[in-house]
Amino acid sequence: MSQQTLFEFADTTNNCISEEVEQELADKQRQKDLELKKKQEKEKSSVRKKGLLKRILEKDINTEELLTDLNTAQTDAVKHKDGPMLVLAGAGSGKTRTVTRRIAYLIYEHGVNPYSILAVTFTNKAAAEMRERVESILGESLKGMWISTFHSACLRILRMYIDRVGYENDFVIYDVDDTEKVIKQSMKALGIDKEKYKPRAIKSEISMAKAEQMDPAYYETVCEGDFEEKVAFVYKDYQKRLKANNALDFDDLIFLTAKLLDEDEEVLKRLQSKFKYIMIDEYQDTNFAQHNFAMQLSRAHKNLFVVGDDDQSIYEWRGAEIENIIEFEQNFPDDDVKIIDMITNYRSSDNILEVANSIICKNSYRKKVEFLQGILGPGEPVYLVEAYDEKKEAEFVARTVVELTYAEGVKASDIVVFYRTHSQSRVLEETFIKNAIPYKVFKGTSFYERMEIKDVLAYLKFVANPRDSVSLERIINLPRRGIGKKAFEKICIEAQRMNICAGELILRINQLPRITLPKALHRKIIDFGKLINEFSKFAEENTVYNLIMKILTDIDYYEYLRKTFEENYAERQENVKELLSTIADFEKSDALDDEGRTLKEFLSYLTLLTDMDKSDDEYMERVSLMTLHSSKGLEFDTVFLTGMEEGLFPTFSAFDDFKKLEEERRLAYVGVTRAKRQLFISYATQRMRFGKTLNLKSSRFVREIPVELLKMMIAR
DNA sequence: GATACGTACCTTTTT
DNA sequence: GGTACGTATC
Repeated sequence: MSQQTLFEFADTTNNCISEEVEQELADKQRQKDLELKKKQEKEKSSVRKKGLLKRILEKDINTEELLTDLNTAQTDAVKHKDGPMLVLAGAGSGKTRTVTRRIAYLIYEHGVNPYSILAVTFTNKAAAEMRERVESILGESLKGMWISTFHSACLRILRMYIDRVGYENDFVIYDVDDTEKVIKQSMKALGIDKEKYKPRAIKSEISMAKAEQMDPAYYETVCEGDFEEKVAFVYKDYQKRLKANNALDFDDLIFLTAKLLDEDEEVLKRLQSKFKYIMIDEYQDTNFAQHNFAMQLSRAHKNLFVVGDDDQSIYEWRGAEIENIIEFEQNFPDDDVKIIDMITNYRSSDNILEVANSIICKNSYRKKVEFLQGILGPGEPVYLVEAYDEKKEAEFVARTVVELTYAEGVKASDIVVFYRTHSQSRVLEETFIKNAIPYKVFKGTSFYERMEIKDVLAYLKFVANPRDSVSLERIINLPRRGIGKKAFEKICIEAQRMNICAGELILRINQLPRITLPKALHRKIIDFGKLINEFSKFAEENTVYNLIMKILTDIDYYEYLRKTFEENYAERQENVKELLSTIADFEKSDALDDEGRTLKEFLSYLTLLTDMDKSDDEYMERVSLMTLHSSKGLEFDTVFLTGMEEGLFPTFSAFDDFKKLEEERRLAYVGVTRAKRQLFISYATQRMRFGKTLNLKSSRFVREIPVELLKMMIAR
């Protein structure tokens, strides 16, 4: 679209287009700024590095400072240098502080090169926090040090070496949505009835197999029963399809890295000699492949420092193995494994801790014998609230929130409401709206799963990787260009006949001989191919940001949104704009090294990002609503633990399974230990579930708490 | 290819 | 009670 037509649009239609123009004009300036900033940063970091080295050599830094305000257990952990160590860090025991100080201590006191340190966490948020805190202690930007999530660490390793396990280095990552589509394709091709076998169940079984590092061939030999047999077929075909699309799923990132370390001695040696000090956070949540990753990398030097809390293991249902932490020392039969118990809790009042301890002591499979010890004194009583039904419960929460925020001056953002399942948020939300209480629901990965975001990303993905047939299918008729489902099928069949992938057929249709497709379709494909080829060419010389701007304009995406979603198109447009600002941030951030800021890297980065990683300011002055699973690692002044009913929490499905029941109990423990000052535990005697009203009694977890620790209330 | 209705389902989800 | 998906119909 030419400049002129753009301006014409701007004059005659709504202001979104003129904003677009403004953005485009501002963009040139932005790019200049970006280049300037890059230059400055490069200069700065070289100066900084000199400073750091010099200071270390001259012992200009007082390492004793790194030990101030630490208790004995924390000091021991911080000072530890070589050999395996397990730090059992109870809830609120100052784990992050200990880990970050230890990294600083390694560098300053022991002269370890930051380049040799690998620190792994599970969430982007935890990784960012750790990096930030280490950098603030050291006053340096530590670009050479790997502080990242399991997935991004593995991503970086695979980008370098994946060709050694038979893949190509420029792979893309498929998210949950994409992989489910591939599973469905696979089932269809194999003639497996998706009514009888749920694609999601198969996906999760494959996920479990990968967590246990079983490849399709091995899985085939150990699968048992009808369902697993079907999974074995799908697994094999699914991997083939991913490979044909030049794509990996989330689990592959870990699975293939572990496999690489197992099978390629040369790569293993190289990585072992790079990562001389390895730290893993939340070790109770590692699965076999992750555990193996850690063990392999540290096998030569044994400098493996793991932190975790078996009492907070809540992801066994996803393949995490609590044994990894409980039986940690058995991995090192010939070594002295040091174990540190951090049981002093700096977060919660004694009343809250007593409740927490009384819950967790009912579990039998535990590493620790001791319980959390507080330092803050008894504090407020813990309330147990009985409500007639879920509505009354929600009203109680709302009323109390209003009281706390108005009368007691508690900030809304310091209040959280926990529940076992997302479905419970509905009543709470309705009640909060009625009472004009600002709130924010935390839900898995909602933002990047929004349709409009996935549309835009699908264009990018296909441009980056023409073999990505999942993305192709999404965009080929978006906006409508007369290539529907049937037409796409024809294309796929034709491509298969010619032994190429659909993307290649589309992009190279002019050079392909003997193609037999209907004339009209042929024409349309040529047009579409031209469009994509133009994008690819553009991508080579422009930033991702500009590429998206071009795509949005060329396909007239905002117009498409307006036509398709009359009521809420503005919101969807907002989402796209938010994506654009994320990209702008990405381009100037140091999330990746300089060379890695390509389209593919950007896509990987986005795929590995979740809603939870978005900036905090969105949650300012709002009450948080989230599942107990999402709560791990967080803390709040006031906690409402709702829906504590037998059958809901613990869920019915855990009743007959000892291990599951203990995991549920740990979940309750995690919830309680999030509270700093005030804790309200509540249950309803009656609750609507699946359209039926159930009569429920309070959760066994509640009844296990000695009555004298609770102040009973009835919510009317 | 869009719409309208019927029916099956219904944990938790760091990436 | 709500939804998400599949099929019947135009």
